[in-house]
Amino acid sequence: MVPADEQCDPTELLREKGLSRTVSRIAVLEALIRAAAPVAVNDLVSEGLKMDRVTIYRTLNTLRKKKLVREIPTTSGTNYYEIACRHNPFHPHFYCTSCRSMTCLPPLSMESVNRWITVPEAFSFKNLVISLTGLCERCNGPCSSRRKE
Amino acid sequence: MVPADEQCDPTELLREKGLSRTVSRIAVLEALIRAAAPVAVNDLVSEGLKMDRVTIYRTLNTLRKKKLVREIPTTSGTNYYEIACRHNPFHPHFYCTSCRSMTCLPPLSMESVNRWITVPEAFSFKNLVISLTGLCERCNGPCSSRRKE
DNA sequence: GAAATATTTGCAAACTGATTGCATTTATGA
DNA sequence: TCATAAATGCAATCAGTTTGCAAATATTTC
Repeated sequence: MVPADEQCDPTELLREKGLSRTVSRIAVLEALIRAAAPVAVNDLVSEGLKMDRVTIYRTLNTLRKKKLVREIPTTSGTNYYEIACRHNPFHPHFYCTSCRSMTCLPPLSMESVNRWITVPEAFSFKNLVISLTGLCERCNGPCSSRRKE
Repeated sequence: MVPADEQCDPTELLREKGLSRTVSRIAVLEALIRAAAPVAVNDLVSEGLKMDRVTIYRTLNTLRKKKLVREIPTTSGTNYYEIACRHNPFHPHFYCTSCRSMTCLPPLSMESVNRWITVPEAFSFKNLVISLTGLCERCNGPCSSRRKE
């Protein structure tokens, strides 16, 4: 997701947000920076993060509250997470309902978004999610045995 | 959601899609047409739908596959459903993370959406979801004891 | 109209993702 | 160094959703 030559530094990100630099937080941030697209907690575990799942959930929640990660819901019930540093601007995602992978789509400027979407005055806006679903390149191909509708 | 004077007719909708007109399907469609915003399965149950939860899930799934209902995910893990007849065009939603209610935002023309969001050629696009989260009017008010961050 | 077949439903159980309680460890501060 | 707070792991729990299967209902065929 974030090009190697302009990565956000986990230590620096945590410092900016006033969070202590624990092993777990740094590990999670590094994994997200490394990832090419949003990942689920299961992905982080199978990718080799040695900490407990619960710690991953708790870590992601604190990072989310501090706006260091974005949380993307899916109809499958699994949430996906991606790094939200300034080198990874807001963008829509494509969720493949067959292989359950997420793909990042080209970024969208917030000005253009605001031009189309209006939040009522009295509401307090926190986050925006734009998700497309369907079949990804692989699963849509002729040689694929699709798993889900 | 759908103004009373231009409602879609459940029986007609089912016929158009080649689905048999079972009691459950009609009841679910009627409930969704009646609803002012997307509802969760729990809402349908407590609203008085007498059928089993499982039947509601199964019914919603067949309706979704036939594009008669839209499924909207939330980070809480609960999916919400709304009627997708032509009198209820596509629109973003606001999800209140405190009271967990959904509000419909003004509709968005698909042309304007397509102008901003591009799906890669090889992908097969099925659905679009645009969700905003935060606190709704009530929960954002000064007299509210907020429940969630 | 009756028998054969397919579809739909309800109930119980299972499954999955996520959260909570609590004791233990680790960090932070006086 | 002691006291306090924060973070972690483990077990248990919870919530939403799905699955298996038998009973009920609808549909088709003769």
